[in-house]
Amino acid sequence: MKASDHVYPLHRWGAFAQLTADEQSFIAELASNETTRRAGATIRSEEDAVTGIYLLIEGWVTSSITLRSGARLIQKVHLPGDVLGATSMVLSKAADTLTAVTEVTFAFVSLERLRSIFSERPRLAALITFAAQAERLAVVDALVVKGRANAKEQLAYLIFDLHTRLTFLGAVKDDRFDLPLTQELIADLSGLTAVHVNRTLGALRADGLIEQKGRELHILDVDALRRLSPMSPRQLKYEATWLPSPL
Amino acid sequence: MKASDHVYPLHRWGAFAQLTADEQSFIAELASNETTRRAGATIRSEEDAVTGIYLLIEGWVTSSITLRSGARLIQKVHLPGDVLGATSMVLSKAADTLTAVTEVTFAFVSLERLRSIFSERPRLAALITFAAQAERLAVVDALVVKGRANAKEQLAYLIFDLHTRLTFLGAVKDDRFDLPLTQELIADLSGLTAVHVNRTLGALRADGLIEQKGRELHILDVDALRRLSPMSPRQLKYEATWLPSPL
DNA sequence: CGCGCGCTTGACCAGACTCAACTGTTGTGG
DNA sequence: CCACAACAGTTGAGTCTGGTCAAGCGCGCG
Repeated sequence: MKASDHVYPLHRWGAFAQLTADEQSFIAELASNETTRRAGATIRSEEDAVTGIYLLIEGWVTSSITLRSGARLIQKVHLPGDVLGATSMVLSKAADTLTAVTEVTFAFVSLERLRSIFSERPRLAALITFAAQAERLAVVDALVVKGRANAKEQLAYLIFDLHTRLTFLGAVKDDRFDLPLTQELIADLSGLTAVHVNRTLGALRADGLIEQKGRELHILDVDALRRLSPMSPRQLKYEATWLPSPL
Repeated sequence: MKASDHVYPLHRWGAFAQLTADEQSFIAELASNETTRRAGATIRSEEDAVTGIYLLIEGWVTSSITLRSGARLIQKVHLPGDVLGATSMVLSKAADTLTAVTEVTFAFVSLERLRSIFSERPRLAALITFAAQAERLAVVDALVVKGRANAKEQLAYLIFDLHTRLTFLGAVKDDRFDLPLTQELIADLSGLTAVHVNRTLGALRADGLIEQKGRELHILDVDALRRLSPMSPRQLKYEATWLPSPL
């Protein structure tokens, strides 16, 4: 498959406002500087110098953080359309390690380039801030779930979240989607152990909520999963009227 | 004490760049619209319509989220200088409940006012985005600690974090500071139960790491606490050279 | 003075972790 | 094309951290 077969999805930018044709082509141009990496590759490590951010065009990427003890937690799995590495823009050394789960295609945007957006395109700058807040909210929700829900509820939430996000990308058919995460990755993502993830997924299967065939995950009872999940994904506000007007 | 005795601390805005005198007075003007609430008061509830954000001038405020089950988690305790309720700007109904822990003074900033900042003051807009990323990073760190550290390590991290943030405000003397949080609030903040917080704080006391007299917390062995804490607070990058230049 | 809230403690329970062994699948080099 | 290594998933037994329930204590405040 040629790189040009991938298109950077704009749904994360367009969630809050209708993008003008000019804005769309501006962002498309930002994402034109494509790079491809194979599954398992490290895109950027913790402690690496921060020189810019990344736009994920195709594939799944984990953003993980390692504690002094060596324990690791995956802060989030990124899907196409996501902005990667943005939190580290306030640091001189990156906070998180970006690792390709599948083969991935992404574009690099330098900090200088970002600067020009703030000076020249206030509306896009506001959208970037919005996206940052939306991401922050997602982390807060994950924290609340981690702090106050049991393993089964946590995994229900995780599956429900992926289902929602993948639906935006058109990657869900009949409540089935490809799940390229191993149980070990799911463990690092949920803060559980791989063994317990295995048992808990088994319990969800036994309850008739999900079914797995190879890498495909099939949600058999979306409503029951939603009821089990301790919270629902947020409904982002569409078309914030107070945004700066397009140039 | 008159409201005018309080000054909105600028350290959160000035963390990334030297503020010009003009910018300082602009922000001071933003914070001029003061309101005071007594301890225990709710400043804004989850589900309330979002009309703006808040600048915390004096006192401690919790930002909590309630799950469908009724369980509650405090996402963060805000200290003077913090921007409150910013995540909710991407929603039509607030995500979190803001509750005064002590008597508090804060200023309200409408969304319209925020809009004008993006159009007219790109440098401040960039600083707002930076602050949002710094906050996001703090939540990510909390998530990693919650996911991969035990109760003692979590509380060590929490105490260490408060120590660091209060030091910026000049509220720490000889590693002693006023801690207006009850053990129940600490439980909601750490995702533990109040009983277990009680025992774990007791263990930290028994280990000679901390000492408590009434509401005053005294860190006896800062180094040992730092070693116990699974990660250190982030060193934010000072003076990002790529910021838009002042107007 | 007494009420209420926050702190403390004990006994017991359970959800999640650890360690370890085994199975099944994939992919790879001889 | 087979043998085998490497990895992902599964299962069992035992342990332990943290939760639950319940009772008592102490202090500040009205």
